[in-house]
Formats: sequence, C-alpha cells, structure tokens
Amino acid sequence: MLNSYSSADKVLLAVDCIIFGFDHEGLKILLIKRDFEPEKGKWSLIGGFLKRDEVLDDAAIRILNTYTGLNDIYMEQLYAYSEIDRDPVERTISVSYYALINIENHNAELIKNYHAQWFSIADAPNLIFDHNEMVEQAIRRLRYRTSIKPIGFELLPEKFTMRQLLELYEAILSKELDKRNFISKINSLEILNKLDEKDMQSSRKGSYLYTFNKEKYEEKLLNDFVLNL
Amino acid sequence: MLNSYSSADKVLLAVDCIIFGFDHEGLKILLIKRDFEPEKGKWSLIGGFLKRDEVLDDAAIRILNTYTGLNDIYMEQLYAYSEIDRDPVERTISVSYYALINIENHNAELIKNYHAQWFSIADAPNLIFDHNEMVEQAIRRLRYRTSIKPIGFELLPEKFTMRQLLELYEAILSKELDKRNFISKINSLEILNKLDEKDMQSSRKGSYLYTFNKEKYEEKLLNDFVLNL
DNA sequence: TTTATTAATGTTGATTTTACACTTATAAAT
DNA sequence: ATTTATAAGTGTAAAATCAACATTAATAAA
Repeated sequence: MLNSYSSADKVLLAVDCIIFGFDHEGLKILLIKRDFEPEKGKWSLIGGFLKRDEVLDDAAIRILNTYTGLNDIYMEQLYAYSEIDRDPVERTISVSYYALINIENHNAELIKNYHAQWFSIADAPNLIFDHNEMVEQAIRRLRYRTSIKPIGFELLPEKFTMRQLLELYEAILSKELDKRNFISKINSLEILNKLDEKDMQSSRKGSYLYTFNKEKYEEKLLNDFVLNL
Repeated sequence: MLNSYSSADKVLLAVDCIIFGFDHEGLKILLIKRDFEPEKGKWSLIGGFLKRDEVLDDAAIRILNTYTGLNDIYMEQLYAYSEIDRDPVERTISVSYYALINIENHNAELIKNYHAQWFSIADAPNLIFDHNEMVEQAIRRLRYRTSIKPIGFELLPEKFTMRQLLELYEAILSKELDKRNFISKINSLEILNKLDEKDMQSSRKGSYLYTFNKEKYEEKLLNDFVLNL
C-alpha cells in the first residue's frame, strides 16, 4: 500500500546551526572541533539530533543553548539536507537553522570547553559533510533578509555607532556601501535612537552612539519592507 | 554523550507536495481525498514517506509522478514541519515541496483513480493536519519567486495571450496589475516570442499569441533579477 | 597653535515607477 | 452593407527613488 505507516523507513534527524556573530573584524561563524567519530578533530557546525518529543525549532534552540549558554535567540529554519551518504555512519537528514547573536554575549567558558571557536567568514576552515553548503545557503538567506527586515539588533552591542552598523551591512552584503546614502536609508526606517553620548575610541571627533528602538524594530520585523542598499 | 548516534531517536519523514496549476478560472491546487486512516475521506495534499535510499528531492518527484503521471517538473523544497502531534498516528516530520504544472498536461485518469481534484485557491476545502499552513507558505514563496525569476512556462499552455500571462501574475500576487505597465515590464525581460497567430476566442479583434523563448527563459532562471509589479 | 583624523551632512542628475485614455480590429447583429 | 459591441493594443508625463559626489566640523595629539 502506498501510504502505510508501518512499512515506512525511519531515519535520524539532525539539526545543524549556523551561528553568526559580528565584531570589529567582521562577520563570523561559530564552529566546533568534533570530539567524536566520524571526522573527529575536524571543524563542524554545531548540531545535534532531534529528540522524539521535540519540535525542530526547540531542538535548534536547545543546541544553541548547550554550546553558547544563550537563550531567547532568534533562529530561522533554512533547509533540509538529505543526500544519502551525507553522514557516513548512518542515514541522517539534517535540517539547518541560522542564528544571529551578539558575539560579546556568548559564554566564553562553554565555548572553550566544547572546543568551539569563532571564524571570520572569509577564512573559515573546510567543514565536514555538507556543512560548507549549509553556510553558503545561510549567508544567502541572511543577505536576502537584510532587504526585507531590519537587522543588527541581534548582532551589535546595545550601543553602536553608525559606522558599526554600516560595516555590519557591508560584511553581510559583501560589498561597499555609500555612507551618506546608507545613513539616509537607515534613518528613513526610523528604528534608531540617537544618543547624546559619543564613542571616542574610533576618532578624535568622536561619533554618536545609537540604540535600536525596540518597539519600532519589532514592528518592522512583523511587516516586510524593501530596503535597497 | 551528547552526540551519540545510537541513542538518537528515529522518526518517520514524509514529503507533502503543493501542486499549483492555472487555468481560465485562476490559480489552483491539486488535492486528494485520503483513502486511508487517519482522516480518511478528508482532503489532503498529496504526499508520501521518504524511503531509506532516497533523497528528499527524489521523493517529491516520485510522489508527484505517482499521482499525476508527470515527469521533469520543477519542484522546490519549502519547509520542514515538526509539531509533535501533527500526525496523530506516529511522530512524523514532513518536508513540503511545491510544484508548478501545466494543468492541461496532467493525467486525468490517474487523478481520477486517486480521487484527486483541482481546487481554486480561494475555495479549497479545509485540509488535514497542518496542510493549510503548508499551502499558505507555498503561496508566499511562489509570490516571492515571481519577483526574482520568470514564471509562467510551467503554468501556461505552450501558446498563450498577454492577458493570460497578466491574469496568472494577478492570481499569484492576488492584486490587480496595470495592463500597460505589466506588458512593458514583461517585454523588458525579453523572454517572449510574439507569434503571427492570434487567439480569436476572447475577443472580436483577437489577441496575439506568445510562446516563451526557452533559452532566454532558462538563462533568467539561473540569474535572479528584480521584477516589481 | 597646528595638524591629523574621522564624523557629519545635502544636492543634483539619472533612472525607475506610476498613473492614466484613446484608437483599432474584428465578429455579430441588424 | 452598416452598425454595434468588445477586448486588444499602444505612449507620455509627473512623481518617486536611486546613485554619485566633496566640504566642513570636532577633537586629541603633537
């Protein structure tokens, strides 16, 4: 019978997370050195298996929390990878998720214990299985996301300069942006609060610090817009 | 141990297909009346279980072929649905795919045997499990796709009028479009061949028939563009 | 006091998008 | 043969958006 449950094959279902962070060096991803076979010692996305009583979103959250100590992180499901031998041990389908986190907030202790490490996108090592492809797809999705939703709240420190925001967008889009045009486009979204405070690290003159206006930011998250940068 | 394969739970993996068609009545989806429990007699997307030695894309193609007799149909993976009790019989994760097919080409015999039926999007019945949500998400994706890839080759008959193409886009986007602006935007894509032949069904004057220029169409499929309608 | 450095700021021309209405071809009706 | 009814086909102008671009301002360090 075409659709009988009993005769259907069961498979392992994994969740792999592409965790993006951002600092002065640019856009980064968190990778882990695998401490078990196969591919022990090689670099990998952080991941784990779905439990029987768990939904995929929760598995992704659990895995992220296990390795970084972070909670309440926005994650988005990306794609299900199902090549037959993608995992040589056993047939495993993996569903990828990506997360955006403030790189300053992670639990350094945990990351160290798990032999995890931040890598700049540009010089990340080769990854096991199909994880390179997962990362590429996550970057494409992130890039798309910038054009329809505000971004930055998740990746920047609470207070940031316009330059930091510009450099974040440049890192994600992987292209140079015109500073004046960028600022006016961002300002037209009306999601920023300009503080009276200045950051004096980067220049003699000092540059104003901003925060995101959380209410307006989240309102924009609900309704797509178009942002051509 | 956090990542041992042996202790991980295995699950059933299903594939459900949202099959879009288009005719003079508008945009439609193909649904099937389930002939097995649970929810026997209710309407459902067509679907099936992933086999152990099969990748998801192939499962989607197989399922589509089983119910429609069609081959070589473009399908795109959408999303993995994993609510614990989404299928009351057994824990099943379902990966959805959508397909665009020429409604004239399906195998009517097969569809009849499977108690499948085309429904206009607007008056489709309630579906089992989370299939309504799958359909909504598929429509959103299809809408997005129209803005970055040409569309129509898959959904229209070989020869079609400008009006048919316009109405296809209107059905997908669910909004009225300005005829003159639409035509000039489509023409700027340079994917159509205007024939000398006219369709005399729809008006006294008759309207020119077009075909897609397959080479240019497929070239455009490879490289995204932006089409604001 | 000078110098060096990054921050801040607006305008203009080019391009794209939107809104909008009349003429044409033909079949059907008389 | 003429009239009538119907959808097809076609272009322009105003508005909005985008892209390119250079000077002044504030401050710390020398």
